[in-house]
Amino acid sequence: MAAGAARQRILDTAIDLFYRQGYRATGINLVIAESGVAKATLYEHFPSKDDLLAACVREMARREIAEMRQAVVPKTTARERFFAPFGILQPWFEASQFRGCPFQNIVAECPPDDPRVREAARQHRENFRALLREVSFDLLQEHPNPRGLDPTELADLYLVLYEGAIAVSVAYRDAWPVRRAIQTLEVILEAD
Amino acid sequence: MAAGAARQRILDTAIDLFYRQGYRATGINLVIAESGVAKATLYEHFPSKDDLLAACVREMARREIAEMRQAVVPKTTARERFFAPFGILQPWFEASQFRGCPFQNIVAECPPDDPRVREAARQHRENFRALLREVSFDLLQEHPNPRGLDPTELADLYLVLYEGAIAVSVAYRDAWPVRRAIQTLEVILEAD
DNA sequence: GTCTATAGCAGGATAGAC
DNA sequence: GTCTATCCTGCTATAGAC
Repeated sequence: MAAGAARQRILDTAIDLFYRQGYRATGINLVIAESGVAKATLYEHFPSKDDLLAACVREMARREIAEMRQAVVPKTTARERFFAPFGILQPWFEASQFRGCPFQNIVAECPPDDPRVREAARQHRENFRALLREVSFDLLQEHPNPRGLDPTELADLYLVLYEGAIAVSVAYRDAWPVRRAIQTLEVILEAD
Repeated sequence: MAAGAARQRILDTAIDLFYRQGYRATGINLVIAESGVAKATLYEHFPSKDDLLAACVREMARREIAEMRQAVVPKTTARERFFAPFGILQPWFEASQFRGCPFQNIVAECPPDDPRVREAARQHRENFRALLREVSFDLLQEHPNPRGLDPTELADLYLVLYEGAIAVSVAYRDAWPVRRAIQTLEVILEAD
């Protein structure tokens, strides 16, 4: 096996299992079995299960912000870029069977809280918020809105609607909250 | 101890511990120690830890919808009733140290999912949605809004904003998302 | 690096004395 | 009903042979 490949396989497997089954419900032995590495190899890369979790959360954050930017950048108009983040929700819901936001789930399960997990989750949400500020700024510059909503306010409202859409979609196992969130943003933005 | 008192003590303790520490992270022995009952007594009332969890979720749903109605009913104007549900968030955040929605947290932790837990959570959310429809209906009757938003749409949007406000407040350990959600509803409702 | 064995511990659940 | 002792299982983590 190539150098570093074992580490990647472990991370991929753990991210998948921790998300689908939960962190505490997933035994380290299952991670070992599914990733096909030896127990000693895993403990060489990650001295403890908590260390593995921390590495997983960081890797998840790295991937998700990359995916988000990839969805936004190619779009041509400011309006398309603005609504692009919603585009990744539908396919993700279907693929994940509505398991919800991985970061929220992980944080919910770690109350004495390894600070590394909380910090990675916080960092990721800040990155997302920054991206929302960018698309909000661009959109408001092109189409100034009569209510005088500034980009920061719009981005924060966006974030609330986005996270709410995820949470309620999980509860109902249906994507109608996403459509409702998008519709709300449209109403807020429409000139009056 | 009075009949049924032991059961209540166990439920109170378990609800508290499961919420603060998580379900899997909380040992049954801790529930026993904290509630001050004997192990046999607990297993008499709740044959397994999963049974105890199911009972907890049902009890939590019962209490929360009661609290919600209690916040809504005394208000005099339709507008006050409409915004009343947000009133319980701030004190709750402070008391719970932003641990988030109990139902979401529990569901996130139970992936093979005891159907009882999912069902109780679903039921509770339906009850909340029904309450939101009531206050939305009343408000729109008093102040018809020019966009022709119907009560069901308004209630669904409300739900998305409400859950989003909780989720983001947890992430930031601050209640600004609640204010943002309220402000959004005000904008949506304002005549134009 | 892999495989196997095992230490060490905690949790869920049961049984028996009172 | 309470209290204590205990079984069993599964987990994290380590050690040793190869």
